[in-house]
Amino acid sequence: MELTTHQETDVRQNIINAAREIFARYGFRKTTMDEIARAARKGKSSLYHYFKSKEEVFQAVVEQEAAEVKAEINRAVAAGRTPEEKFRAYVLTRMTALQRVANFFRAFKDEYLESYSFIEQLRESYNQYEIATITSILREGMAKKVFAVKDLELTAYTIFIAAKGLEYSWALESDRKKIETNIDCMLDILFYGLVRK
Amino acid sequence: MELTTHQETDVRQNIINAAREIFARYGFRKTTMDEIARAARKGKSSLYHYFKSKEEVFQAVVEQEAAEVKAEINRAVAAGRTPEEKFRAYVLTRMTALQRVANFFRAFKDEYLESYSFIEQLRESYNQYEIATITSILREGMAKKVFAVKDLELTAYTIFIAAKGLEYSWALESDRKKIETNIDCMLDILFYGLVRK
DNA sequence: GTTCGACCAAAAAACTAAAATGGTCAATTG
DNA sequence: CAATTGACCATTTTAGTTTTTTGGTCGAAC
Repeated sequence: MELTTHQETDVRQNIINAAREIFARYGFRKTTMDEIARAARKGKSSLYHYFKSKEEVFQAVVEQEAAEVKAEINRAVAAGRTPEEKFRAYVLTRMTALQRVANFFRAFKDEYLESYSFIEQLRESYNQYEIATITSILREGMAKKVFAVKDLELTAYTIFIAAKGLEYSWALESDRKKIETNIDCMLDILFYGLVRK
Repeated sequence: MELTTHQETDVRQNIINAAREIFARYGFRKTTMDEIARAARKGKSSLYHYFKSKEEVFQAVVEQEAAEVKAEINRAVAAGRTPEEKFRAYVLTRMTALQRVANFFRAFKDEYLESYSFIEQLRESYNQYEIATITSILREGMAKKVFAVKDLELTAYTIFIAAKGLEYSWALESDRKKIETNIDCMLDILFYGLVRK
């Protein structure tokens, strides 16, 4: 009854696994379909039975990776009891997970500028997930009368933008202790503001 | 008694003006000393009487531009009456000034990755100025019992990092009204926090 | 003190030929 | 029919070479 056999998903997954390693090491451009095929112990032509193109292989790799990061973040956020805890879990998990992934795919630093349109789309889709996550935390905080937010969408968007800025700056910093201190400082401002009560 | 004559500073300034236009249009790498010289109605060799190297010409251009931006920001901040007003003035002026400069030097988007070490130094020096400005506003807010901040340095640094993130995201957005709305939303969070009082 | 033409080593651009690569397809296998 | 692959091709990338341009120097001239 299923459209894809066990065999087929198996081989597909095998190709994705092989591709992930090679993409991670060499980036998108320098990775060849032949290399992936060899690593997956298949002929190059066989790859085209499972994927339309090189882009599609890459897309599958990234989507799988993104799904794992999302799951990790969702788990951490769900474990938080209060909205404040959820927020802290979100920021911290997001930061470390993204750093881990970025480190794994470090080859992509070199071709950061050669932004392919399909990568841009993947990024945009991930951004939407992030904003949705923040919005959801904020909404719960509102419902529990912990947060007071005027414009939910705008606030979520603003926090998202700021978080992206932090990501860039902390990508270099490897001292985990320092990062946590910074995050706590930021969360303190975020929760309670600068103005004296 | 002066080391440099009026004549000399005149020619120097003339070269800087010519160089600014060309650097702005073509970026650092694609600008040649010969072009600059022609624009300044001088022989190429003459430039080396006033500047040691191409880098030094560029440095002079950037330093002058940075001085103007700093002056503009300082003026706007000084005009603010309360610490809140000063902060708003700082963020808004900084954002628009930097956007204007970035737009003028749009050719540099292409060679953004080819980060020359001397550009990195200029950037670092400007960052120090920014952190100092934020720190000064925060300190005044503390003195006036308007702001309550635990760690001045860390808070200033965190705000600075977040501001950089915003800069990147808003560089594309040209709708001034939208930017102001965003800034006000961010300042609202910054001042009063998310947590209900 | 200024200006600049002649000059040079080094870097960049232009050009070319050879190799590699993404993708197709018909044939083969099980 | 699902899966696999070797032969093949148009296009791109790479490597190697030559030519041009460029940043910078120097000494002469004003």
